[in-house]
Amino acid sequence: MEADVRPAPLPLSFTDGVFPAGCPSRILLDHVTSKWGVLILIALSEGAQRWSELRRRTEGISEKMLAQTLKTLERDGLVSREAQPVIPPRVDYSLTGKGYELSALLVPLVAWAFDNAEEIINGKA
Amino acid sequence: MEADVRPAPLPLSFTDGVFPAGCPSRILLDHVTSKWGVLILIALSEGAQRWSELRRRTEGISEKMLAQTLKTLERDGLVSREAQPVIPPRVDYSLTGKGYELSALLVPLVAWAFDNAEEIINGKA
DNA sequence: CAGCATCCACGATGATACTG
DNA sequence: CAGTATCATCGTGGATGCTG
Repeated sequence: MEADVRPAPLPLSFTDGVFPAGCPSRILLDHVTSKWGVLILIALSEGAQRWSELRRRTEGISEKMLAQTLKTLERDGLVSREAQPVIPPRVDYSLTGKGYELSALLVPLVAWAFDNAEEIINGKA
Repeated sequence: MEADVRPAPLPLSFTDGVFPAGCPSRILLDHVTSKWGVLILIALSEGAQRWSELRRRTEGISEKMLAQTLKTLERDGLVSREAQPVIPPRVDYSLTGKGYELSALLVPLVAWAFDNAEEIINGKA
């Protein structure tokens, strides 16, 4: 009874191996699709946010993981960090141009997951 | 010198926490964005394939991970498994309707990663 | 060919405490 | 507030060997 529609193959030209193991794409993909990476990128797609704001919104993340994930994304040039030399400290994070491009692709995916999760993970009602 | 363009916020309505921890979306997202999940889904987006074919194309995957990932995706109703009672055994995997929907969103993301990986991960030439 | 069962290692992640 | 340092652990994932 499973739906099994399989329209025309998608246009893809890089899928032959699916990628070479250890190629840059794999690394980038791992950063981006990491457990917390997706969530942070999505959160930031709504605009710049402070550390504490991100921590609160990304429910369940530890400080360590937040710091680590942000650093990775920053090194990848997807997120930009802006620290203000005030006391108490204030640091804002935002998407770079690249990060924004990426989030534009990530958002529909996450939205789909959000819409279908209930049915898929729980009852198939 | 980093590009720092930040156009209008993307339309998103579910991002307030970013999701509740432990909600179905998180689980589904973890399955889909898992290290091998993405790659398998992408590989299958080009059409049904046999176990051995998937194993070969998804370079670097172990049998254990292939089996495990396929099972998860099958339980989630994204991949369908068709075993033929012949000797030697032949099993084909393909995307379900849901799986195809998903892969349609995944492909642009992966393509983007593929196109930008070199620059992002390696030299920023 | 297409798996499953086991054992094992290490890295990812969490909890806690401390600091500029 | 925005982190960093340290430690304990938990699970992911690899290697191997066996089977229908």
